[in-house]
Amino acid sequence: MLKLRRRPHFVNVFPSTSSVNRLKIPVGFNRNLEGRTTGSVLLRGPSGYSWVVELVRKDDDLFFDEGWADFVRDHSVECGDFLVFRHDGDLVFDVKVFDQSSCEKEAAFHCKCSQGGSEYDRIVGQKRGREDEGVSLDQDCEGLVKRTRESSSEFDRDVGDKEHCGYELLLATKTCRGLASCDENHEGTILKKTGTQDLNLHGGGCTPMVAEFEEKKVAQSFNSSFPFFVRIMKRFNVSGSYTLNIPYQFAMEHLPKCKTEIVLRNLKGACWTVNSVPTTRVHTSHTLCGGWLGFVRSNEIKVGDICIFEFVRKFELRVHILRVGGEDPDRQSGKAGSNVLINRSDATLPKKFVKKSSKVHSKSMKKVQMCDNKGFKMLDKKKYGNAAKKSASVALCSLSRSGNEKQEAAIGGLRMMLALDEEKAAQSFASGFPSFVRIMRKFNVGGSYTLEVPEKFAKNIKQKLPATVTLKGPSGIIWDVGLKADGNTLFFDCGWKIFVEDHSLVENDLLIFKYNGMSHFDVLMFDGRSLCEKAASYFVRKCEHTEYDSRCQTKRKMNETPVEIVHNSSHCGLESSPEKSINNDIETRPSRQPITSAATNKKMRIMGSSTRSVPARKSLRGKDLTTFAAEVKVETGDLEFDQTSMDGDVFSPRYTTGKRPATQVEKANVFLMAQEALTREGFMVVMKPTHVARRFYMAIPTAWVAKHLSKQNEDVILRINKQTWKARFYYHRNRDCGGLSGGWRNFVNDNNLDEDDACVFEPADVGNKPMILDVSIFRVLQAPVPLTQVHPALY
DNA sequence: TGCGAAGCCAAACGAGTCAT
DNA sequence: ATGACTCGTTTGGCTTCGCA
Repeated sequence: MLKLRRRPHFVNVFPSTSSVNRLKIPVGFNRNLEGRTTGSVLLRGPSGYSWVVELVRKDDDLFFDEGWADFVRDHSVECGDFLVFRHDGDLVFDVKVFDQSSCEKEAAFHCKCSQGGSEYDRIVGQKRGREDEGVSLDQDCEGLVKRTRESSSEFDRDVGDKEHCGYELLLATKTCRGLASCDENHEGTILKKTGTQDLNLHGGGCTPMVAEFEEKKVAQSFNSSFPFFVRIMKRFNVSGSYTLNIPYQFAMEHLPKCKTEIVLRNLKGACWTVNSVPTTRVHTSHTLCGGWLGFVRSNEIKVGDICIFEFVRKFELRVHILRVGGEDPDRQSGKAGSNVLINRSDATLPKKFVKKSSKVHSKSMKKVQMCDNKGFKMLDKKKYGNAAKKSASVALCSLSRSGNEKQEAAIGGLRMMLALDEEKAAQSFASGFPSFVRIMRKFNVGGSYTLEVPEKFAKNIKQKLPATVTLKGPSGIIWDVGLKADGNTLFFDCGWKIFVEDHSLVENDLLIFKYNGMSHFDVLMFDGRSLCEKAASYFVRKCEHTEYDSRCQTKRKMNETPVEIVHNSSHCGLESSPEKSINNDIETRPSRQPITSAATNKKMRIMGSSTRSVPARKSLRGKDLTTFAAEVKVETGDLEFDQTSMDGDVFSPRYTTGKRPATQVEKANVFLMAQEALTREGFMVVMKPTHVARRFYMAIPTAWVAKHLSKQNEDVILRINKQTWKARFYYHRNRDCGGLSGGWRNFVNDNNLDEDDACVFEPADVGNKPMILDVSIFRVLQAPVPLTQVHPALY
């Protein structure tokens, strides 16, 4: 079974605690070394050459020892240089070298390995398999202002080979320009998925959470003028039932409410026709079935591969396939033209299928042509720009599992999710585009809040930079930052402060800015003390700042960037599933969309994730809300939205917990703690928005209901220590499931339960009625904070 | 009478099963 | 082997109830 690859980084300011002959690995990084404390390490430099270095342990510290001096000498590493190490596993590291100008060290790209002899061959020979399957940091497609890396033969060779690269290869890069060169309609970027990552996240052992995470990430990084949705291939997609569910939202918008044939066109131009069958009683949701298998096989789609379906015209979807599962160089390189692909695929297919496929395709193409002739208008770019975002948002779907399987899967999912984030970090760093590095100084993270772009770096690209650039943090969220020129020096100015605050950057933190050529920087962040990546930076949410940087004259307009995917809250209610946007832990961009209602047009303020709606409840009635354990907080946010609340609490007072958003790590910890506290008799629930706000309904696992509760409505007593709350268990007879409703709200509010908190419910006195459930709360953010009411005028 | 909370139906969708 | 259909869970939203 394939295994998830983690690519954690650490950074070293040379010389820090190490000497020229030995380099200490940050203590915090040791856990990423797969338990290895000795052995030979392979350091792969920017030149593509590798150095063998001995890993030694002294006391509790690990060092790069013998051979390190060679690396230092060959790279002309000097005092004040920065080295960034990416662990690709099996003690193989990719190393980037930055000089004192904060830019990548030119010499490092041209240096050769002075090591030689049998030891090198032995070690490299052992590791060759892995290395070969790995991708150098510089192996991306050439796109634009890229550093010259003549000596990086590996890279050049690849590029040369891939000159005719099909879309798939280009999609595997992060350059928009690369895409544009192949398809003018395509301006999008997409997450790099190297063929080396033996990710098998989805389906084959992957949890829905991880798949959801990944789908969303892909959706975020993909941009298209057409509507699209993202699907990660699960086992049932490529075997078993051989079907693929089309997101409801997408089906509603673009597919008829009847069985239809859809043409799937891969990026090489080859087409397949599949049946799309409405699967719900009201025929609104579609499933791809007949013919889908043919597409899967012809395109050698594997479990874990990521498919992006672009609605390029009526009844036609262009499919981008990102290979994540099993690798085949030919597949990925795109060297094979469409004909080759078809022929090869055909050879592997039953004749029956091949015949059917081509036949149906021909038929469908006629249909498509007919549609065109009838005046089917090309999609309105503006319209579908939004639609695309909608579609992206609907790529996320709820997970559903049952009982222990669900819990086990969720644990696995959380663990994998953490690993996945590191994978993301690795990917985000894996670029051949110019980078620079900056250690945060006082004025960078306070005072004037400016950051100087290294002159050497600025000299190369400033002509291409507009007044505003975008910074994409490890979380995938984008910040607009102004660029101010002062002579030959460029500064991040307006907006930088917000970026700093949102990432809680402090003095001595180290940031790597990777320019991708589109006025856009990917930023990696390292903790100044541990020199390891700032884990929290991956889970940052953009704050709804109550005050904008006063120097900024304008706020960023919504939908301004083509890269971002906004989870449009206008999907809430009538059009979509608000919870799916709000709920999602990995939402990358706070919704700032104007929201209109078919029913009402109340001015509402969209709160951050730590805000929840607490409609006045019985226990509050008669009380002055301002006395409710907290002073009234009047939010002075500056963004107003027309929002429709479809949940009936438009006029409800809204409260903010004042808590910061929880990080994924914290959520995982809470989950694991709760899991450990859980006994066979109990059940555990991680609070979702609908549990602790809005609907205040908590479903109880069906298996547990069947075992412990009668199939009827009944009261349940929730108990913490000696304090009790009465809640109502509602049983859905026709659906044989149920959950807590009446009274549950009081429990939630009285205990300040928040989203992502985990509750363990253990039955006391089994058999007695009403059932008493002892509840243990595991808070994702410690120290419950009393709710703070938000001024009604502002939401 | 108006509004919020409670109650509950049914849509949506992932995933598995079963018929062909 | 294939593909249509069904099931289980989550969640949106409508209706009813009760209080001020």
